[in-house]
Amino acid sequence: MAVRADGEDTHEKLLVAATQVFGECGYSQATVAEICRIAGANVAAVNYHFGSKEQLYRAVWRRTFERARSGIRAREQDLEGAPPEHRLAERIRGVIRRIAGRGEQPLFARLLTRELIQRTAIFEEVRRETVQPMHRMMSGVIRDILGEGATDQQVLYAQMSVINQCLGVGLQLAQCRFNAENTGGTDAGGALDPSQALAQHLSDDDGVEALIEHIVCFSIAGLHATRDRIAAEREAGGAAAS
Amino acid sequence: MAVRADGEDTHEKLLVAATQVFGECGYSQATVAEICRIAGANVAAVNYHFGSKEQLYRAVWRRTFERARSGIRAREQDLEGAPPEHRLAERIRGVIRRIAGRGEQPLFARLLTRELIQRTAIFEEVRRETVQPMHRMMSGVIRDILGEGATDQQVLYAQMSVINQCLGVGLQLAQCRFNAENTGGTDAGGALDPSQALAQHLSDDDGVEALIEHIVCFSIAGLHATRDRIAAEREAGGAAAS
DNA sequence: CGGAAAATCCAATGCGCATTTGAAATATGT
DNA sequence: ACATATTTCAAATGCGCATTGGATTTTCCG
Repeated sequence: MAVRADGEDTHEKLLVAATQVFGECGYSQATVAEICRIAGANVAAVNYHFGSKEQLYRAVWRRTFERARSGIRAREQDLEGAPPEHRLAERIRGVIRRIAGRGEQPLFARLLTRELIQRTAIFEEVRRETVQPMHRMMSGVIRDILGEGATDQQVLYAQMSVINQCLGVGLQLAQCRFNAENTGGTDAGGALDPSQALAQHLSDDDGVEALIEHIVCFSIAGLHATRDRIAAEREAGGAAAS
Repeated sequence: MAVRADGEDTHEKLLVAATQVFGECGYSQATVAEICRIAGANVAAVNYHFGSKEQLYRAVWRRTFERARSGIRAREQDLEGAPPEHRLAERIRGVIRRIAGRGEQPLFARLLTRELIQRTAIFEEVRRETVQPMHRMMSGVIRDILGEGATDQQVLYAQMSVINQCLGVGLQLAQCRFNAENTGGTDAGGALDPSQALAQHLSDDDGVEALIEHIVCFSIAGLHATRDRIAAEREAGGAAAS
């Protein structure tokens, strides 16, 4: 008896607020007080609902990632038999649109990049069930483009080239939006700041779409060049061996 | 009278230790106590020599950056009249070798990337005198490759594609080395971890050189494709306008 | 209604860490 | 050797923040 429904409300509100604050400040700099303030809850709420700040972080990871992945899976099935270049392009578009979108979604990229810089012990536990499946999906597409002859090393390097472009963009985008919110428009002396210029270009959807097409074009050309280089090396190596 | 020389020693030792710790942990998570421990100095040393943790951070930035830039300038002059692809390739090689090197140098990349994720107020002050000149140098080369017709936006996007690859690699490299030091070799369950695989490939200089050549090839192909796309668009746009 | 479980709240508690203080030690010029 | 400026040191101060305890309110069900 007495299963109250209002607890679920603040449970959810805390998760939303925590996703925002963890994404903006990182795990260690995020404060429980700030999260609770945004969620409109008492400071003790986090420990009541999740046990600790650490377990709240775990919950945020699982929730945010689950949302990101379900969107990807849906797109994935539409492109079953398409050429790998198409599938990669579609995936890049999806990733960046999600990163560039408003709301909670872009925070996933920040969360992830923070962990790439400095992993928390917590992340190690959730990595296997969250990031790894995405990583393997991407590896498959890259390998299809590079061809059967590519070594694991070559696939990995190529994958990094693509992913780092996407994550880097996500970072800079989040950064310049954060600046835009916290500085009242006319930011003196920032005219030459690349991130200021970037903010201008990415403030509207056209800029984002232009960026997406740039990255798609750049990446596919890079992958094709890599594929050709591998083939050339292989041929030279085979000729030398025979 | 009484200008003691031993103060300079610990001053320098503190800077070295601080570069390491700030690079590994970030500004806010780095502790003064840890820096002093590594420097073999008393906890009060930081405040005595630099006034505060914040000012120590400033000093670290200036020192680290100055070292990085002097190396770049030297290379730059050797390539005065070379084609921009050569100059870019040389610069990428320099950046990644520096990032992949041992010692203090790779920490610059981590310091920088941390600031890209979340700028400290301190960084805004040193940005102008440190990062901006490097950024403009790179812009020039990219513009030379893309051709006169490229807009500022297109140059900026292309530059991000190249830089993000380099910085991303630096992060992952630093990360997996950090892991290698803190885990005693046999890391159970890490066989499928991409960063573990990466660590293996990058543990020797051959792996690093292979990575460098990959990024050079990938980037230049990407830039050429971008250049061609710009030309095609321009032609289509010009034809439609005339 | 009434009572019990669930959830919220406020006021501690305790810890980690930057910074300060004032005393002790050490180098340097005369 | 001495006096003085400089540097080191150990202990203390103070602050921010996660976590807890216990009182209080709110919701739900018989």
